[in-house]
Amino acid sequence: MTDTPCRDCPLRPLPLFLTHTAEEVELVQSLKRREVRVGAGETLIHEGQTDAPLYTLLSGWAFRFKTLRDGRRQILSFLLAGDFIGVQQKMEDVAAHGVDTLTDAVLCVFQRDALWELHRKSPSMGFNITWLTAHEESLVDDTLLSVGRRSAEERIATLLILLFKRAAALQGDAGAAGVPFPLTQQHVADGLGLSLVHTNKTLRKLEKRGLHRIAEGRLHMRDVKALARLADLYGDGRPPPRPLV
Amino acid sequence: MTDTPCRDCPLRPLPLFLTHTAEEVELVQSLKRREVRVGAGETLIHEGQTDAPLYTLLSGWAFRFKTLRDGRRQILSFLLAGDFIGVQQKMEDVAAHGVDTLTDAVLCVFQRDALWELHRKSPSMGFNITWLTAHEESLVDDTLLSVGRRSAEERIATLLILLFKRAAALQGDAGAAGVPFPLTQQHVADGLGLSLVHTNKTLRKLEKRGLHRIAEGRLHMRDVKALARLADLYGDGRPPPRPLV
DNA sequence: AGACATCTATGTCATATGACATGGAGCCAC
DNA sequence: GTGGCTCCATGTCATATGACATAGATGTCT
Repeated sequence: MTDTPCRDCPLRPLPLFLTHTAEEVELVQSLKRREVRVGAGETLIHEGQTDAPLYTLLSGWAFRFKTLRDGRRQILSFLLAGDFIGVQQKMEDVAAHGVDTLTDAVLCVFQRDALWELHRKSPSMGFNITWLTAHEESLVDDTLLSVGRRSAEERIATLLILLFKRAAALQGDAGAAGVPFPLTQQHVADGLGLSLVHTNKTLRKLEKRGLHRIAEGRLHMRDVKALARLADLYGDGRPPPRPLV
Repeated sequence: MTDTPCRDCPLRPLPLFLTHTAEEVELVQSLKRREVRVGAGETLIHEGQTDAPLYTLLSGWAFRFKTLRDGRRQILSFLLAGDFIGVQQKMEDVAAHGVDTLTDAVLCVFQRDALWELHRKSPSMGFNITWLTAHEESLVDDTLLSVGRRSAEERIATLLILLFKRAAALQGDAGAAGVPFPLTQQHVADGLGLSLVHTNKTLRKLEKRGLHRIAEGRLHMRDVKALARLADLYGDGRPPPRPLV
């Protein structure tokens, strides 16, 4: 099977993504080396790896994480289709965090100097990279607020809402029929700074109260109002239109 | 008193900062509107403010934060001289977090479209913006690991080491005579997701064990080895040379 | 069909951390 | 120099969350 050209990338038509000029798309195309498919639960970038490549996640889910020597793990953010992977690694050149897949995934691999070439050849694409990096940081900011200051119930409500909105935006609908939810409870725990057991109990409590339902790898919202009240989120939580590189 | 020209910026000679070409410095100069001085404990950017300006912190300390409606506050990161402020705000245009000063501070104010102009007129400066944004995110990643997975003692050890290294790098020495430490215990608590009281008790415990000392607004390291063991940090924690815009 | 993983679920008990109360030191305003 | 701040300190008690143990459900490999 041959790689799909950027111009025909299935993500571009989604309302979630801004449209780019033909020149911009061609530039991205010229820096793309190949596509790779990886299975679920694989490590894409090892913590401490040097000179990791630059990716765009074409389909599937992944997450960034850090671990302490004794094995405690913190998930920093979840990655969905359209997310750009590896900017941080390019900066300090020892990778400060790892990246694992949650599902089977397809990724575009870029050549090593793509980050610089994007800036050099197209200021607008350079700006887009900055945009994506800043946006990614704001996701981490949100999580830090959760982990630092929200109760377990509130953290879980927040995570469910935010992931739900991101996944729904990629489907291009409101998620009435639910969205994929490939996280295990261990991932939820590691993303929210909770123990596995407490995560389980809290999830069950919310589910019993009829706020949501997770079954067969899908997440359904049952009472968004109640979840949003717990989460105390600003705005509608819907992800803003974003560039796609 | 008149503003200092960028070329004579007192920060540039420090080994912490990379040197830039004369053209790059001139470009920054051309986008700079003025300098402002603000007192300690002032709000620079309000949470939810629209169209906040872009700053570089010339001297003094500040911090970025988010709050929940009931007043719980999480400090996202601390800002020191040379830090660039406001990239995130420029992206989603409602500011997702506030910025307060910890000390009297001096800031360069840039014109509203400076972010774009930097990218447009100089790919290398555009790249530098991306670098700074990615670096800032990696600081938040570190904090998230702390807050999510480290004990109170470990969190405090980590914070002390990292702030110490940053402050020492700005002095251009190893901090043998200590570094300024303008945080109150409330700031430490809000930065680490702890309560004020528990922060106090943990700080006292570490200080009594002879690991550090905070007095008269200065932080002294007494036993870096022991602190580093608690923190379980990778690398030497010394901040990498960075661009200055 | 059994052995073995992984994930979810739930009960009991332990503890790190939070909540509340109080006091003292320093500083500033009149 | 008295009142009123803010910040630091410390004791007592409460509780959200963690640790440990166990079991069922499901999938996979042989």
